[in-house]
Amino acid sequence: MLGRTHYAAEVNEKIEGETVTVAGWVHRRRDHGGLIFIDLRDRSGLVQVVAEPAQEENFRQLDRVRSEFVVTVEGEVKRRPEGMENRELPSGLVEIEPHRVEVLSEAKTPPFMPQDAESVDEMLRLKYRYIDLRRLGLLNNFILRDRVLMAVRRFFHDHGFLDVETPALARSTPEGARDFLVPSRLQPGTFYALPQSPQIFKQLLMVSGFDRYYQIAKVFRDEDLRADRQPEFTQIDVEMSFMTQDQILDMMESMVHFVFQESMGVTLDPFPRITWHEAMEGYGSDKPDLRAGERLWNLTKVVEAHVSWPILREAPFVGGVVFRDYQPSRKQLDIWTNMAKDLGAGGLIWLVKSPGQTRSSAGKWLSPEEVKELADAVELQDGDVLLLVAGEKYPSLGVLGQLRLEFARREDRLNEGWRFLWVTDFPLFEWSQEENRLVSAHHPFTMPHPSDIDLIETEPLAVRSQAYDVVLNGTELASGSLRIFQPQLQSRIFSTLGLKPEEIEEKFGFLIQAFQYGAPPHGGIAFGLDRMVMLMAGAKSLREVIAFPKTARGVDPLMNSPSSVALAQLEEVGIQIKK
RNA sequence: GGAGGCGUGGUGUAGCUGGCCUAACACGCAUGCCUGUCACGUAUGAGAUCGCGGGUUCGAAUCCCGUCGCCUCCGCCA
Repeated sequence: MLGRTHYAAEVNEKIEGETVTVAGWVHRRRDHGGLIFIDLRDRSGLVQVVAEPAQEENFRQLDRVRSEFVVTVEGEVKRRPEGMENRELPSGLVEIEPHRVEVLSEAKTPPFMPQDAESVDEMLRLKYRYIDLRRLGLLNNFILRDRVLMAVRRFFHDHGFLDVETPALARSTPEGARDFLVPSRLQPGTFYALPQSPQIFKQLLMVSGFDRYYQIAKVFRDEDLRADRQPEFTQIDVEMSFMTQDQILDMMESMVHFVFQESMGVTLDPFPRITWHEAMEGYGSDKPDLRAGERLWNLTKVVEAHVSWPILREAPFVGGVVFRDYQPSRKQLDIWTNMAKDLGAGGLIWLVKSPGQTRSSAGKWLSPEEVKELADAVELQDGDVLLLVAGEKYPSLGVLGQLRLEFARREDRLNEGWRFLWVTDFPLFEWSQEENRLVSAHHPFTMPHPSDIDLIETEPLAVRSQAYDVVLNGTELASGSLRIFQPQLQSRIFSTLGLKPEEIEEKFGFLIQAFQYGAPPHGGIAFGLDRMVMLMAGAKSLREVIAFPKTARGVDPLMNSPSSVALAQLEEVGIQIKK
C-alpha cells in the first residue's frame, strides 16, 4: 500500500511539481469518456485527480471506481489549466496527475450519500452512522468538541486541578433521576448503579485533601429523552475546597471564558449574576434567555393603586410582558390568549397602544384612565402591546416568561450573541406534588444559605441554598453548589427530606461518617459538555455532537441496543424476566 | 404517561376532497456516448404491492379503526 504523504486540503499550488500520495474516499466521479475526474475526500476536504486514456492502467482504475470506494493516489501536483480553477476548494488551483492508483476497498452503493445526509431520515443516518459521520459538517462538530476538551484540560491542569477517575459501577442512591442498574454476578440479587454524577466520590476526594478535582465524566440518567437530553452524556465535573462561592464562580467563569477564547476565538463579556428570585420575577424562568427582550413587569401594586375591576384587583399577583413595536391582528391576539390559557393562565388581557388610543380586551371593565395607568406603568409606546396575566405569582410568571420567549422566537427577535449569566440562591427544597413530600431542588448535599439554616425544620420552602447555575441563551449549562461538610447539618437535611434514620444510615452512613474525620468546606459544579458543544456548534440536537447517540426511545439503531441476552447470562446474575 | 407532526422505489418529495395511479418528479444506481469537469452533460433502462394489520367500498396510497417506528413538546430529568 502507498503511504499517505498529504491530506487532500494540503495539496495546493505551493507544492506544485511535487509527487504526493493522498488517500481517502471517492467523493464524486465525473466521467467525460476520454477524461475522468475524481474528487478524493479525506478528513481535511477534497482534492481533484484527473486521468486521461493515455495513462492506461490508472485510467482503467479510475474508470472502475464508484462513490465511496477507498483509494490511494500517488501523483504529481499540477497547476490546473487557465480558467479551470475551483476557488471553492483549498486545493482548487491544482490537481493530481496520477502515477499510481490503488483501489483499497470497493463500496456498495451507500443508502445515502454523505453529502446528502443532512436531509435524510435520522433513523437511517443512525443505522449507518459511520457514513453519516463522513460528512464534513458533522465532523466539524467533533473537531470543535476536541478543541473544547483540550482547552478545558489545559485550564484545569494549569490551575492545579487533578483529573481523578471515579467508578462507573457505583451504588443506587435515593433522590434524583432514575438509575441505570447493573446486576452483580458475584453478589447475586444486588445491583450496581451507573452514576448520575460523581457527586459523592468527588466530595470524598475533598475529605481526602485532594483540594482541586476535575473529571471529564460519563454519567447516566434513565429518564425520557429530548433533543437536549441523552441517557448517557458527558460532564465537566469539578470540586474544590476552601473556596467561597464567589471564588468558585470567578474560577469557573474564567474557565468558560478561556474555553470560548481558545476553541472559537470568542471573547465573552463578564456573566451577570442574579438570584433565583430575580430570575423568576424578571423572566419567569430559572434559566432566562437574555436574548429575548426586556424583563417582565410586576403590576400588582399598580393594580392595587388604580384599578377597581375585581378580576385584577383581587388576584394575588398581576404581571405583564411587553411586546415592543408589534402590530398584531385580532387573530394573533387570540392566539396569544389561547397560548396563555394552554400554559395554565386563567386568561389573558391585552392592551394595544396606537396614536390617540389604547385598546384593550378588557375595555368593558377597565376605564380609559385605568388602561392609561397600566400602559404608563410599563412605558407603553405607540405600536407596543402589553399582555397581562393575573393569578398565583409563580405560575403567572411562568406563563409570562413563556410568552416572552415565544414572542421572540416567532417574531425572530432573538438577538445574536452569547448571553451567559449566573443564577444563584436557588431554593433548597421544592414540594413534589407527585410524591407529596419535600425534595431537594439541587441535591441533598447542598449547603443552605447561612442566614436561613434555622428555617430548615420550620419553613423549609423558604430556605435558600448556596447553589448556582450557569445559563447560556436560555439553556442550563452547568449547575453547582457549596456542599454541606458538617455531619449534623447533613443529617438534618436528610431527615427534613423524610429519610428515616435507618435509611440515612444505610444509604449515606459512609458519607456522614467520612465527614466526621475532618471534612473541609468545599463546593463545585458540573457542566454539560455535550450541551455546551451543541450550542457552540449551533446544532439543534445533542445527536449532532455525540458520535453514536440514541433515539428518543433510547435505542441505538446501529448496534441494535438495548438487546435481549442469553438465558445463561441472566441466570449467572440471578435474574428472571417477568412475562 | 399525554399532545402534535411524519411514514410512498436506495434517498428526498408530489399525489392523500376514493376511480383519470398500470403511482409522478429530482437525486442516486446500471449501460452507452462525450478530452476540462467540479451538483459535468446527454441518451436509454432497472427499481415501489405506498410502515404493518384489519375494516368500509364495485374499487383504497387516498376514508375509518388498531398497531409499530421516527421527530418535537409536556410530564419526568436532585
